[in-house]
Amino acid sequence: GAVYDWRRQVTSHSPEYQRWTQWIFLRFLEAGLAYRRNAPVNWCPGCQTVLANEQVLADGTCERSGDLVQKRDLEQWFLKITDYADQLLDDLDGLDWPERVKTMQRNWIGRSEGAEFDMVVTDADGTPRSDGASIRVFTTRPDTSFGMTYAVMAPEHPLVATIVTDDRRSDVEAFVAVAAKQSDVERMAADGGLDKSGCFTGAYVRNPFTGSPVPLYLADYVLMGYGTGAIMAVPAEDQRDWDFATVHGLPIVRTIQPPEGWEGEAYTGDGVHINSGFLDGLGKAESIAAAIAFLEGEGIGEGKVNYRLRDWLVSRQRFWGCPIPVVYCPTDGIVAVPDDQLPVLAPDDVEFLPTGESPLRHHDDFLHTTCPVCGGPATRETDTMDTFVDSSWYFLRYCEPWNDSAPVSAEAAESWMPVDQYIGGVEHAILHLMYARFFTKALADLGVAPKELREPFSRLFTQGMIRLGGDKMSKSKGNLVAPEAILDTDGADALRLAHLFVGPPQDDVDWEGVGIEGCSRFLHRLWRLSCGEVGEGPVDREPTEADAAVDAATHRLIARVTEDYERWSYNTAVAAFMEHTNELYRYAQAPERPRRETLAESVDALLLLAAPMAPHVTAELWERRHGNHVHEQSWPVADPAKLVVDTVTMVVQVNGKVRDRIEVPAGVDAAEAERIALASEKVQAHLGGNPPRKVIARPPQLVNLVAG
RNA sequence: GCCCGGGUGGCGGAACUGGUAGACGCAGGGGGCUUAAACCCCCCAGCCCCUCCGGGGGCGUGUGGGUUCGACUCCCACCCCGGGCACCA
Repeated sequence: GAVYDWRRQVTSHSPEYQRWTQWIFLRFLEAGLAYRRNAPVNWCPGCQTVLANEQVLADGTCERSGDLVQKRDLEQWFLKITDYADQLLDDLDGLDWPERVKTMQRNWIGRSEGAEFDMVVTDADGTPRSDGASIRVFTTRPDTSFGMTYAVMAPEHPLVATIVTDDRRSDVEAFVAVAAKQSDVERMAADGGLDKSGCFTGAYVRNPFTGSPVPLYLADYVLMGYGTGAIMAVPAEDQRDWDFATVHGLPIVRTIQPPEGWEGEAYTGDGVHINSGFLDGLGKAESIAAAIAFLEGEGIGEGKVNYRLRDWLVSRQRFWGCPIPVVYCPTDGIVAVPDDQLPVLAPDDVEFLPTGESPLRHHDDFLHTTCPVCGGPATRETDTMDTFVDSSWYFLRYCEPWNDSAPVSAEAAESWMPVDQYIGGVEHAILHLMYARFFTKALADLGVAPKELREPFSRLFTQGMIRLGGDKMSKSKGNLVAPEAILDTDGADALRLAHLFVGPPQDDVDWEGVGIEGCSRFLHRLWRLSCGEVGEGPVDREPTEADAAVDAATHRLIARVTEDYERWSYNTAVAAFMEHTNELYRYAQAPERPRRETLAESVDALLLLAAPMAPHVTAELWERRHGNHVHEQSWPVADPAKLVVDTVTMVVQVNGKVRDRIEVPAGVDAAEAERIALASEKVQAHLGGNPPRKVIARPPQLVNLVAG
């Protein structure tokens, strides 16, 4: 019952689509947004391929296979998403997206402002090394530099071998070897605790603020992948440094006066600087600015912004996926496949055995080619692209899938984009939704998409997942319930209604909670009602009070369901259908029989309102009743006059407890409401015959009497 | 540890702005229809207690406090569940 415009069907593995995915890759390559580099990458032993950071879960496992991800040094292709870190962060503010998703993206991008500067490597008495070695550090707190009592490098830091002193070399090498063997997960298992392992290098660095040397350590709490892979350590104002200093017996010097009564260890808050030379007396913000100005003045550093976000590793050692359209030539190096030779298609006679290398590497006809530049023998790139590349621009292709001279024309993209309402699961919060935003911005800047198109999806709704036995139901997990059997027994409409009725669409639900029976019964009742199979049949007459009541209920239904649709509250809309159907059943079966016109109008309203949710049944019933198509009718509109009620059930409370319910005219005033409330015997019994001390009247719904 | 969600009957959930807690449905109980069963139709139903069988009373939205005439809803503290981030300098 879903409706699609099949002219706009897009198939991401088709030659047509791959042509444009590769074309975009080449534009990225030209613009420096795609590059190849050797780097430690995530390797999934189960999938036998590398993964992007975004595809590794918090526990270090693969989001697809669940295997523990390993680190490998490999030459791979990356997309330079970090060029867009600031835009990706700032433009979140203008999006009508769930805060949760925006927060996740902000955390993932992880922007932090600070400073980077060089420190000269020295010996213990502060004499610089003859090779002039220095190390660069990043800090968000340059204002605390006077409190630096030591410095730390990551064990993988490239300068470790050159700065280590001879007497420390064997210890350092042993420490580095242990760190190298540990996976990231093992390395983090210490969980920020006190057992901070480290190793002195024998070298010192000169603190440019004090001019004094401080010892240089290796420690695995400093990561090569963030900042410069080296830090200045200020134990007094950083808890990790505090822990390390405590374990290794290093001095701690406070440079910010903690507040009165401070009993904690490292103090990271704001305060007056002490022991800090030219920063003494200043607060945090002004000290940071002054410290950066000092570094710039000395010519040894500057203000710097760092991100947690890494470039997107897009190479995959898989057969499926779009081939990366480059050729390696012994003379010309990395050469782009010319546009007019796209798409580069994978052959289909390939051995799929997972060897850890792309299957395409073992296909000689594919592998061996000629260089587009010199015409000499060359080999093709055999890795393919992450399938998330395909999904990063498909929405642009929807705008104009028949375009054969570009992925999309600016005109078509201008006309359709951005997507007004996007719907997907939260599991894409920092995968697809981040990649698609990056692609949109990059393609706009490259002139492929309109320049003004900064964001692909204006509004986002994150629907919940269907779980089965605790796990999310998904294609890759294979724990699916096939709908065919339900289509045979209950029908597509009952299945659709059951999904809508089970709860709010943003919530996860367990499949066990999806009850088809109630929805199936409801549709059968709607059927019998619409076909006149309930009661003795209608009669013609002037409207009675009972008829008018049903008429009013019909209009209340229209108003209520219309509002429910607008606020995405489909479960309550279905409940309203059921409630109204139950009421019409009683009406149709009453001894005085229903009024023909009243019943017909009410059933019609029900069919029109339910049509989007139960398209097949309502279409059939509507055609039987009217001979035309329910989906071509206009939406019913509630008559405001019929929404006005004459009487209301007024609740009377004594001391906040409900003691009586009385029918009162809707327009009753406070004085009259109070009089009616006090006239109630039940209320009088609870007041014990005494007058109330206080009366709160909220006519017409409620009167609360406070006993004396 | 930090940041988001969430916790309501046996179950899924409703209560939209502080004003009748538990709509609607499932499962359950009673009655009708039927030779019988299923289907279908009607009714009951938060928990506990009392009842002269008309009804009456108390308790109740994770826990403990608070604000208010009145709290599922607002505030404070805590517990539990789910998710995200996490030695990011």
